[in-house]
Amino acid sequence: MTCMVTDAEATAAQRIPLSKERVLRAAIALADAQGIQALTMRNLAHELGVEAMSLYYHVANKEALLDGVVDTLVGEIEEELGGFDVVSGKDGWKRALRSRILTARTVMLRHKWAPGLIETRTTMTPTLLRYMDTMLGIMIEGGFSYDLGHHAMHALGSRALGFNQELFAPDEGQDGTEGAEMLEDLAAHIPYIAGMLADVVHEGPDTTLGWCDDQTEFEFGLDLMLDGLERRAAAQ
Amino acid sequence: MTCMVTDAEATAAQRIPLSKERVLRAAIALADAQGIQALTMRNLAHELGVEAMSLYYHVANKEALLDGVVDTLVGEIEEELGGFDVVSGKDGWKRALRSRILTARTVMLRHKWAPGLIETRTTMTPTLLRYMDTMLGIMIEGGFSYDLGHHAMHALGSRALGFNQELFAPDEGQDGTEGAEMLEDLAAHIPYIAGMLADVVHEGPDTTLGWCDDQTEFEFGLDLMLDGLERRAAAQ
DNA sequence: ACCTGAACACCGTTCAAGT
DNA sequence: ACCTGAACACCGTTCAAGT
Repeated sequence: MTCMVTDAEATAAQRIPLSKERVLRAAIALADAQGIQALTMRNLAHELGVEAMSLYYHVANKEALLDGVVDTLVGEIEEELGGFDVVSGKDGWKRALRSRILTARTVMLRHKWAPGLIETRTTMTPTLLRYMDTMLGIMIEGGFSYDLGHHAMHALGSRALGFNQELFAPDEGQDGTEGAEMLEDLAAHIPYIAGMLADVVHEGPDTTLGWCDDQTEFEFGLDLMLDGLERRAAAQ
Repeated sequence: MTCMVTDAEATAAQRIPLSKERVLRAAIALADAQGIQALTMRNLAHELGVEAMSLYYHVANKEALLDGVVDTLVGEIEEELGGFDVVSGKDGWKRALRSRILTARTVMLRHKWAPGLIETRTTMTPTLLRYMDTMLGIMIEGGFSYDLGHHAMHALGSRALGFNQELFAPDEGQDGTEGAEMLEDLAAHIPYIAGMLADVVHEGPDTTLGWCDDQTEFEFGLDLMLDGLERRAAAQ
């Protein structure tokens, strides 16, 4: 709804010719401000003070645009990480991997739409390959066999980029009371979930849908994987 | 492209009035046959020998249709599972969970488009709640605290439904040679991945993109989680 | 109760044309 | 080299109307 740049900025922007990088940055800004569903070729062009067709001079099509967006995001993670990883000590790989992944997660938290987008992609970008290579390198230098490293990369899946797509994460707009009512109706059919809620919830019935701490859950699952890998590495 | 029902069947289908169930079954059949991108209201209506607008009498909108499709798929998993789970023995929960999840996976393998669809959903359906409840029940009856069971459900994530969305799974149409060339170009930049491929690949350079066995990788990750949960359960 | 036709407000994308 | 206007082939969806 609201324009993302002032008229002055828009005019200035028109003077600078478009570039692939500028298009990608604008795409990320647009998704941040208005959600991924607002990222259409027409909207993006409008944001850049240009006609929709002009974008096609800089990106092949929308799929290529989205690939570029993901590539840029992985670049953002690498910027955040700065230099190299300290992997000293027996479980240096574990600490290095853990802090890398939690850093990646901060980027995902800045761009909440990114996990959903990443999961639709099928093309490997160079930046992503480099990111994965560094990760694998940490494990190999930490004593993993290539075979175990290979398994580990698959097992980590999206966790390597700092997110774990939760099944059916409730809409942000949804309020707790609705969930509480539904819960009462269904308590007979889902006794264990009902029991879990009664046991785990501490903050009263109006936060029923808010009993989960994503960060805590993410770290629990991550540590489960890392501990498991540590045991497999020791056994190899 | 090819029609999914014969003319005779189409005529017969027209006689039976539409129902929500028939719409959902047709939607699944359409996605199976032509891919999820072919599942449009117009295509689906055509498949049912009806106008697009008729569908709106049975489903509120496309989102509701997709929710219904997921609900039906979870129902399919439960049919496949048949009766109850045997959870006898100290690690009965582990065996029960494992076989449940691998059964769910066979349904996902029948509908390759399903994981991608499920990850776009945000609404909890009754069938899915029941499915999750049974899963949680297996853990609680196996000695888990509600707290650990809660963590476990989050940690399992999509694995509970039998899939682990791989990051950037290459397109099915993609052939190996292209990947091999790219690999050669980038070997200098991704030494560890290059090394891994050299070490792990056995079937020659033309299967470079086919070195992963999804089922093996899925079970590796699943067992990592289950073993980790077992240790946490023992420590609680 | 169930289905339809015409129309609306969008999409991504092509092509030939402008500067 | 870079951008545009008009048009095409789609979407999901509304609304008033048919039987």
